[in-house]
Amino acid sequence: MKSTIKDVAQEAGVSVATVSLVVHDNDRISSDTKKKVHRAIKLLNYHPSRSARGLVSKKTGNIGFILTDDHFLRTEPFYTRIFLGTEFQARTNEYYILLTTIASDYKKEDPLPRFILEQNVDGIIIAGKVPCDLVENLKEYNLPLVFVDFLPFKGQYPTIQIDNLKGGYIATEHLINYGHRNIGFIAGDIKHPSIYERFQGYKNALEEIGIRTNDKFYVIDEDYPARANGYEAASKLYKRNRNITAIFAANDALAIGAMQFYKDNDIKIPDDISIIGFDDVEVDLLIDPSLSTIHVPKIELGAEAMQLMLNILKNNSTTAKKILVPVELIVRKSTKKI
Amino acid sequence: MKSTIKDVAQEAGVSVATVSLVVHDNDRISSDTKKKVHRAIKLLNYHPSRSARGLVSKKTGNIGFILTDDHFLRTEPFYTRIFLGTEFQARTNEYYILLTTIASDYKKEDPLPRFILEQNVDGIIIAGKVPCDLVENLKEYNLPLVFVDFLPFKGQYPTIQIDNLKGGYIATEHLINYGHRNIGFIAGDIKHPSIYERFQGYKNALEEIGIRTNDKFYVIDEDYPARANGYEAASKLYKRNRNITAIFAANDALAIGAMQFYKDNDIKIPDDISIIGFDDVEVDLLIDPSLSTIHVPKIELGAEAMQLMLNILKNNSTTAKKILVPVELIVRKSTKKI
DNA sequence: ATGAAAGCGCTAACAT
DNA sequence: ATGTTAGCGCTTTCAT
Repeated sequence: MKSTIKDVAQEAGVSVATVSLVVHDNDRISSDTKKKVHRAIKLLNYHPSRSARGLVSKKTGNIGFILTDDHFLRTEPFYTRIFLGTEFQARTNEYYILLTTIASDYKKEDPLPRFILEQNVDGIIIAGKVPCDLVENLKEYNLPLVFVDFLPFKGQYPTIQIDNLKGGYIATEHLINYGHRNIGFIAGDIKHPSIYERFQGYKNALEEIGIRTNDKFYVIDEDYPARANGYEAASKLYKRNRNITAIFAANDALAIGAMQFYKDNDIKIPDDISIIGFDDVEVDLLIDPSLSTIHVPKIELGAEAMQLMLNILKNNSTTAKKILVPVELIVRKSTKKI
Repeated sequence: MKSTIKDVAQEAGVSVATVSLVVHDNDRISSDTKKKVHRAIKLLNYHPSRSARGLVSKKTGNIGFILTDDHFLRTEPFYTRIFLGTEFQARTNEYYILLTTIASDYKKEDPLPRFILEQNVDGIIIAGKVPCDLVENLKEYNLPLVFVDFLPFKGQYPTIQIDNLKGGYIATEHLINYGHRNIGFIAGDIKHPSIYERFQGYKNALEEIGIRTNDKFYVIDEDYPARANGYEAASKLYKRNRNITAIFAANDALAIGAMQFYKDNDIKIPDDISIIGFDDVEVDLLIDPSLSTIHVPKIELGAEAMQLMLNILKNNSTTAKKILVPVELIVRKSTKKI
């Protein structure tokens, strides 16, 4: 059933070397033999074996995709969408993605993903925040690395970033334009560079109109950006400061959690408080009121990462490049003019 | 940097064959040499190359995962969750998943996924409804096939199925228990075996209490189970029959679309009409009112499929097996006693 | 323009 | 109990 390069060579009456050259469209081969060989290939339904090819060429045609456990499991399909974008872009370029997760508390002495050890990938895309130890361990294998929505050690690696600073800015600006002056901010994991940038964007927008914020306006000590933490953060903020008329949540999950807190406490959205999120996850449109947010093109983020990887693989260029993916304000019903 | 089996052999002072046997934990090797070899392996950080291994053993350590374009792209993360389950189960068993999509209108003459042609997978998991032509083409490669949430040509292939019949039954039973007698049904793609089974479950439950339904109670000619179609179906049903007090939607996306129609037409849920869905997707809890539904364990579905594949790969048994995954009634706020 | 042949890293049959 | 050796299917010099 399965035919090999030998079968093709025989069928076409040439050597295996010639077949190989034809398959790679080498131009030292006369168009006549090319035709012959192509006929044989078609006739025998020949396709080069990945393993054999990989063994000699050291190219596997696979790209590894790494994210942490908790990102993999979080309910909002954020990183999953990024993965899908990567996968899509890979497929149209004849690559496959090997997905794996690592522990969020990965340590220096932990083993690397198997696909690296077994030399089963040509490059690695890392999505979201990962422990530095992982990056350290990865270094020795000098495989091309591309980061998405995270950048360890500023500037050393090619990366696809969300324009978080601008996102934070326009979210806050939107609230300001709606007449709000006492604007709160809630976040999980403020040490995450992306979150920190959103925070900066928030501060910048406020400072521009001469408002200096302080601790009374933020809750940024939640450890993880999930709904329960949003609920908790809104609760803390409410106890801390009753003057707030609008909230910017560092992501939609937090925003949704916060909304739940307000509902439970009979605080009306958007009449009593406006709220805007970040990410634009699927559910925003379905909740009531629908959530104003900053749209992040997740599929594109993943696709861009893969494209960057392809470029690196092709040009063998390792010059770190940073691509900023633009965000967009989406106004829905959770924010209101006062 | 990268060490080969040769390096290990040299380091341990044995032959490569011995190293290979040790790696495969063959018991013809004395525990003494095993120790020596293991030391060398550790020292050199040796890991067998996938490509080399695959070339000779014909085992790639990869499983292909196929679904159609439209399933891949649909907004509700249903098949995505199944994929994640498969992926998880694969990983804990030292396999990787290669994901790919095929056109929903795949034809006999279309090429098969590249991972099959290039002999880069040991088996294939197929999720959701796929064209028969694909299955036909796949046959010739006699790779182990496992289906999830779909079974072509009844009984010929191992498959993981949702207990749709029971799901349809208990959904309808729930409405009956709540006092409803005029119960409508909406579906997309009634030719899909799973959907058809849900429909049967619905009919069974009604017949058991002596209610015979007819065309006036269903809209099953929508071509695809998406929200827009749910909206449309609800609209059609409303025009057709004003006596209906409860709706069973063949999946949540349709239910959500239907809810939107009722909202737009000022029909209150659950006061004027009760509605129950099927699947239990993420958003059900967040919409207002929260959607009663039949819970489908999606991650488990995928994990079970992979487990079945592993069993087949291990035992080389190809006896078709059908595993029914149980479903569960989830009562939320969209259904009400009358 | 094409072919011969070495070798990629591993497994497994066969020797010893 | 361990070693020798022949491939697996391909790419890639190096010859011709």
